[in-house]
Amino acid sequence: MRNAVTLKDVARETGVHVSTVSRALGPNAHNTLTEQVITRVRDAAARMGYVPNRLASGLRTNRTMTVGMMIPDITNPVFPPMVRGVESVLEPLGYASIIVNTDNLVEREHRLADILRERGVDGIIHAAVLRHDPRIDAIVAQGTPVVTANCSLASPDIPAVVSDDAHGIHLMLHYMYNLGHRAITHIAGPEELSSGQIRRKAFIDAAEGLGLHLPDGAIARTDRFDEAAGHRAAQHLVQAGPPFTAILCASDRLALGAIDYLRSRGIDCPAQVSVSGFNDIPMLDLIPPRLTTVRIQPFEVGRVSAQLLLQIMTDKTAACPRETVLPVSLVVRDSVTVAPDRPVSTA
Amino acid sequence: MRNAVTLKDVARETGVHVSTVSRALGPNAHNTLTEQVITRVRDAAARMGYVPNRLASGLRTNRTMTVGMMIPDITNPVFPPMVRGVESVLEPLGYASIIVNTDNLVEREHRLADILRERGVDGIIHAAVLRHDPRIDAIVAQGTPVVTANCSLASPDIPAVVSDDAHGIHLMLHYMYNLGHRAITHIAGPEELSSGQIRRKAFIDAAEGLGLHLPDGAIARTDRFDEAAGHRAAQHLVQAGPPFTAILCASDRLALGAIDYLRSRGIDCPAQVSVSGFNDIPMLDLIPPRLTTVRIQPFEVGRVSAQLLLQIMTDKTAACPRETVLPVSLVVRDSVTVAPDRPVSTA
DNA sequence: TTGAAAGCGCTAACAA
DNA sequence: TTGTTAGCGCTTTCAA
Repeated sequence: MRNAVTLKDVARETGVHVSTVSRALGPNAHNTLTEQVITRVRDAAARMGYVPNRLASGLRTNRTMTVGMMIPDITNPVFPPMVRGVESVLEPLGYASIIVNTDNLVEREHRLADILRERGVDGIIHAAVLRHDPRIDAIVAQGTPVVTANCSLASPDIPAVVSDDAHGIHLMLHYMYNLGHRAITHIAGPEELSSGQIRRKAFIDAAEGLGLHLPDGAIARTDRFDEAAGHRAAQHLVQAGPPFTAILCASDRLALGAIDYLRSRGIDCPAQVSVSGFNDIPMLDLIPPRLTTVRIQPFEVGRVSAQLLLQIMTDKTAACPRETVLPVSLVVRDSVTVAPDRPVSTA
Repeated sequence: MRNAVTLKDVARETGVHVSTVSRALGPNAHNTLTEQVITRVRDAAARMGYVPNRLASGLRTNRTMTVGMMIPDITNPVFPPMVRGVESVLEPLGYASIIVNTDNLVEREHRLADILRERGVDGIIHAAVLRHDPRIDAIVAQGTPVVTANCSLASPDIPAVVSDDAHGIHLMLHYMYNLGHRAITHIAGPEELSSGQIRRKAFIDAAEGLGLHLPDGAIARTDRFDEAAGHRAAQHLVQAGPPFTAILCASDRLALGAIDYLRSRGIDCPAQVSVSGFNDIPMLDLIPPRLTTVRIQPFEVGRVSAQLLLQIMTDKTAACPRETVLPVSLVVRDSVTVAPDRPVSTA
């Protein structure tokens, strides 16, 4: 922005007033200006390489044409497609996105929320919410539209776009059940993330619906959605849990970690224990045993979130669905198969 | 930014002038203000939830504390770590990053460059350059610092942070040679990307250095760095190329695609043909045959680029290395093995 | 040590 | 249909 061309420069060049230039360059120039002036100004602007200064216009109008996106970690393969989904609707309209990674750390989240506030973002797509988050409530109260993507807040009034986690778990558990599994365990994600909590509850509900008994220790909780946590949880299940023939995992990476642990113990998946994932991250079909999982649509989650946000940003009074649920589907591959005769147990 | 607290509000609350508040909140308040005033103002600001308006300060100072990052596609697993590397140095200093995906499309790149310019970013980290790009030269000429990451421009004067591609290719070719391979082919990346071009040239140089003859058709070019392109290129090599015992690929995804084609033709990797990758993207060690590849350090590339950019942004006169080359290393896994007796050939 | 005042580039009443 | 004017929130020179 050193020696940028400003409205004033274009005005001087064309011999009209700055405000006339401003109008001529605006979208509804034709309501108020001569065709002749419009073309003259626009030509000059183009020729001179004029680029509007959004800082200045934003300061004046309170619209920065910039949105914030808070995600846990762009390194997690679920999020890049979401980012592109958001971009697919916002970018053609001239919006830019500031992306921040919270690492699911509250302090970081607060700092980053301020970074976004300082820049006066027109709205925030929040894919990293902890279930309870007063800071976000404050931002909303302050007037900035927020949509949560891939997760939802405990507090209502904030639109959420989520995948049908409960249905995904339901599908998977029934699939396992129909293959003869009766002793099914669960590796759950972090409880402070809505996906972790919802998937765990859905597992319990679906098990109940099938009349399946869940003994103590059938559910192993984790503090992260990654391979290491899956590894530890599987170890815990094998060493301290009930006998089982299948593990339904709350995410693909948990499943990968679990399978890795089982292999290290000489337990074969799927011959001895079936293991399922959730999300269907890329390349999964290349890794043996090819993971049977639940496919979510991260790009769609991003796209729909952005559309919703756009709607609220454009017309704050617009009614907006509290929760938009996107469908999921069962992806049958190799890691879940018919139940073996004897479960794996501690003994 | 609806009802945000401003300097004026804090001034009214504390009974001092706005400029005093501005000074009290600034970094070198102690040079000029009473300790008493400083604490009184800072307390009030904190209590009232004051957040500085960067639009206003940026308009005034020409510093937005925001940088732009142009990458081809965040969905490509090489880039998320790079983004985090950049973030690791810039975010603690209060910078935000606007990330845009060019998809290697010139028109998109121009549009997105404007999106960044409009927002007055203090600098740009460009990881998506085509070799020749007048638009970028224009941005640099205009006074915005630019650093290219993971790629370099044909035009000089713009600092580049790159991996030691040539050495990586060299390492891999020698490794293959030492395993007895003499008929080695290459699947090259897009020529308009520096990594594609450099790796291809390095292959030719290294082959020459070993006294290896490269017959016509030993190098298959692609237009993208993805599996589909690798698949097609391998097909071309098998159907129209010279006999060979190994394929050195310019990227992991090209290699994955190539192996997939070979498998479809009943050609086993590595028993019949050795195949190598480049980059060492995540999860590669889980996919059989585990790819022997060259590891680059995307996080480091991002980190160093950001440090360089910071340096130029802070002091434009600072001398800055034209090219920073980061080391690579050979990752030996299973996809490259001793050369078989007879090469794969068209017949 | 603090206050006053100007101005960054833009938009939007209001006037003409 | 075009020009004038004020002001968004902040920094910074100048004056006191």
